[in-house]
Amino acid sequence: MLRRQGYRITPQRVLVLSVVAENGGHMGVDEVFQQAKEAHQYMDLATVYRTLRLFRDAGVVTEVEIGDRLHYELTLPGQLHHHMVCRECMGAYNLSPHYLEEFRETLLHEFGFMPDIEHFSITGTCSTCRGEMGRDDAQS
Amino acid sequence: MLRRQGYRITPQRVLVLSVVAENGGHMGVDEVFQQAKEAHQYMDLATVYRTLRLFRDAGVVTEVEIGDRLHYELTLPGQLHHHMVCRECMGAYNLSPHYLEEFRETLLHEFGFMPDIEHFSITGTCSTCRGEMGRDDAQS
DNA sequence: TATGTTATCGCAAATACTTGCAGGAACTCG
DNA sequence: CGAGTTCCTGCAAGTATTTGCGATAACATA
Repeated sequence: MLRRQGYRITPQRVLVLSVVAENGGHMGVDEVFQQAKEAHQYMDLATVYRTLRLFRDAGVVTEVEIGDRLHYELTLPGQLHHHMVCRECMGAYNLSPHYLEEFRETLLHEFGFMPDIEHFSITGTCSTCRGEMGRDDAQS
Repeated sequence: MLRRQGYRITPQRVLVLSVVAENGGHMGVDEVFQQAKEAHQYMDLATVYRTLRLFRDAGVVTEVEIGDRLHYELTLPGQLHHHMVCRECMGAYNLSPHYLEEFRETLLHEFGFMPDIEHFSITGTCSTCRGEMGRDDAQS
């Protein structure tokens, strides 16, 4: 699949991909790096960054910004989703694309602006943290 | 106004605020730093970062992420707006809060998730760039 | 206005991520 | 299978932003 897009297959790429694939959820870059390093001692952090970005461009993984760190997860076709990231607990909740369709349509028709929904995520406060914290939001 | 929230008024803060206020639109941090430095030679970049973040927390300025850089603009009550940021030209277009109301309501009621709409911005491709570029999106 | 308290500042170091470069590896073609 | 081309990698340096720390300035109180 990568080869078809003109990319070369290297041990580092295979390794990074397998780490992300085996993990299941989304992983921080350093997390990927640590696990990859165990298998291939000369793994470089810059290579991990480059590889993950390449995978993202190739559609193999999805990039999620959690807090201000980049995380990656395997792209599973048929299970596309966006993320709601809680700024209190840094938890990431999946959000079905369905909820964005309408918004996307509006921006496209009203402004000709094509939102990059592939990488969409929205920050806020999750229900758990809203319950625990001094709820300073007081929904009208 | 800042004093009422328990913050101290320092020359640096006055300076940063006046730079942002006089400029009108949103400014990059370094841009603010350069202009502030002209008036107060010992201005430190870290102070500018800290001051702008403090202003953001105090509600005096609004933070906008353009590309991967932070920009700030004066918060004008009654002119609240979000941003659509074009990933091609890095242009930032204003978006009325009206367009987000429905989406916000949905997330709140369906998931109890309170989106942080104060700092909302969405990336994508603006109409100009979509026209110019090889439009690889082919809206269905 | 003098004095104490503590927020704030400037500096330098740290963090997360990116980039330039030169050697080496992957793929291509014969 | 061997040689050439070009992509990738590791290393080190660079960028944007944050943070620890000791010195100083802002504000409150007297």
